[in-house]
Amino acid sequence: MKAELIAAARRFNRTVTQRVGALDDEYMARGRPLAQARLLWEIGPGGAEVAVLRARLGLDSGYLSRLLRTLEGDGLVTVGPADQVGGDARVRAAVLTDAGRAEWAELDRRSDELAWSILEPLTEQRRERLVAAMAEVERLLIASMVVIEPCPPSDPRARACVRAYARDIARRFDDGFDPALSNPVHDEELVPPAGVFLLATLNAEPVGCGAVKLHRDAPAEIKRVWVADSVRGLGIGRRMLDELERYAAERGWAACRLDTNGNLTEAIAMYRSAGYREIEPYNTEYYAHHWFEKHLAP
Amino acid sequence: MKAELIAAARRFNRTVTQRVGALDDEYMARGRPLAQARLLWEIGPGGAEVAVLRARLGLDSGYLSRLLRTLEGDGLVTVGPADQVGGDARVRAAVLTDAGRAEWAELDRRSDELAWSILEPLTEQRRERLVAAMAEVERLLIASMVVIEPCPPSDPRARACVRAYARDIARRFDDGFDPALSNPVHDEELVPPAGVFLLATLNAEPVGCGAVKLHRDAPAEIKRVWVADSVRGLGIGRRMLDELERYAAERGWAACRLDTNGNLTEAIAMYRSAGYREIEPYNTEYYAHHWFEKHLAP
DNA sequence: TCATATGCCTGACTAAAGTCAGGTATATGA
DNA sequence: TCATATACCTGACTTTAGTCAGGCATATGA
Repeated sequence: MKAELIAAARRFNRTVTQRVGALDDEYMARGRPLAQARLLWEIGPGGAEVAVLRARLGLDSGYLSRLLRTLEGDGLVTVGPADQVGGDARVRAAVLTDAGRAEWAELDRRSDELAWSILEPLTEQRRERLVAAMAEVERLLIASMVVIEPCPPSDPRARACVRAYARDIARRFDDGFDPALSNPVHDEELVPPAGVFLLATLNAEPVGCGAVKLHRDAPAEIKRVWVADSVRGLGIGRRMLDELERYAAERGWAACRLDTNGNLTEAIAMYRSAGYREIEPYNTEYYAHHWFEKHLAP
Repeated sequence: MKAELIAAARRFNRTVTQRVGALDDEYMARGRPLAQARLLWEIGPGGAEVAVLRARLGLDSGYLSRLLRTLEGDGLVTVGPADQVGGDARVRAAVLTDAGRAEWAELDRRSDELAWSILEPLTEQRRERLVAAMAEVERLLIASMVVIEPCPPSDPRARACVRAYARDIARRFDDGFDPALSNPVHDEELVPPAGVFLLATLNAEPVGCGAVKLHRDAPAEIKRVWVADSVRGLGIGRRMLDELERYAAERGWAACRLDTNGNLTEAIAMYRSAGYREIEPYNTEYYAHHWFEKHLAP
């Protein structure tokens, strides 16, 4: 069974990434070296900071610099100080010139053309089936590309997730969310050995989080499970929950508990389907309506 | 609508070919230059003729030769005369040494590993959805990669298709197929301006054919529509039919006719759905049970 | 049997991709 | 304010990829 799944995924990889990928590169290149074309594309009509380009394209700093000089030499790009809010004068940004914008538009047009050349030979029915299957593959691949790892709660990406989490629940709770009324969670409680904060990332971008407090002489407590809208419905929340439970179980805890607000119906459904059973309140959390517990397999 | 389809295909291309493709290459390379790794892989445990490798990998003859020398130098491959039936002493074949076979097995193992690393993070349900969607995408992409082009009927690829066609119908007809009993079709009739032979190819491999005779003062006549098993169910037969009709219509013919055997039920269904109507016999073909005609839009 | 084509090879070359060691200007924390 | 880090840059380099012309041995059709 597993072997069959693997074989199918390999066939897919071979057909799609090799053949379609090669086509893609050829269309993009337009006589120009591929690296230059990709860079031009990535800068885009809105421009981009050099560091961002480096990260997105995974290039060596020197190499990228040289590529930018070449595009500048061809009059397609200008590189200047990035006018960002903070105002770090070391940071520089690349911006397309008029000629560069024209070139970018041409790449965009050709990308459309390539996509259409794939769909065009098919009947309308098959086109729609293909696009639907492509969307499914894409979503599920994205799901599988999400990485869940421990992260200090003080990390800016962790902070961003917790802020997004607070915003989300403020929107969903009947009476908003005032952190002062809620039981506080301190960073130290989410740092080993007291507990852990897990961050879910997609291509290094934070897209979810979750934490567990390992209370002495009490069940572990799950906190702050949150998943970004962009990756909802892909099972990331469930994976996060599993990872948190695993963390607690591996360290000897026999049960996990959590509290939740009655408005978070999908979350409650997820907890139930993950094996959580409703219990009597074990704390006095102002915003909680339900308390759950799950016994962990040893 | 079209724009939406294109946008979806582009998102797919970006996510899949770029990210998964890059992963794929990295896994395959193993410190070795990618071209060498790919070549080693393509030679495979059974060995391969040099010309076949050149065609499959799309490499320059000199470049391939050099790559083979490098692999030979590393003790992974030996290149010698190909022991083929015909015995063309110019043809040479590459064979893996024991070390090469070990390396190949390692690549195979890593390919499995990579495929599994994509599936592993998902729940079993999502894994199966992903694999199903991958298979659908793959099949439909293959369908869209099939190219239909005119080809002289004397071309070896055309001959191979016609032979496969004869084998197929011999298997399906109640009383086999004896070409001597069937109305003959001569090459000259399938060469412009008397008619045309169209060949369907997938990555330069022949996978289907079809022909049309442009009779003077009579409807055009469709002959030898055949599609290889490997690409059946992808609408290639229907596309072939469309192309043949278009060829006739563009040259002024107002109708197409064809005859067919009663056992070829899918073909008959296709003709009907393509707008063909059954007519009285217009010839004395020994193997024909049904005769069809379609009026072409001008 | 001889001109021509084919399959594979080598040598000589170029372009593209990528790496590494500094260097300069700016930011940042003690 | 000073050591250290960061963002980007330049110069010098290597490796990989790919092309082209020509050569040798073998096949093939007239």
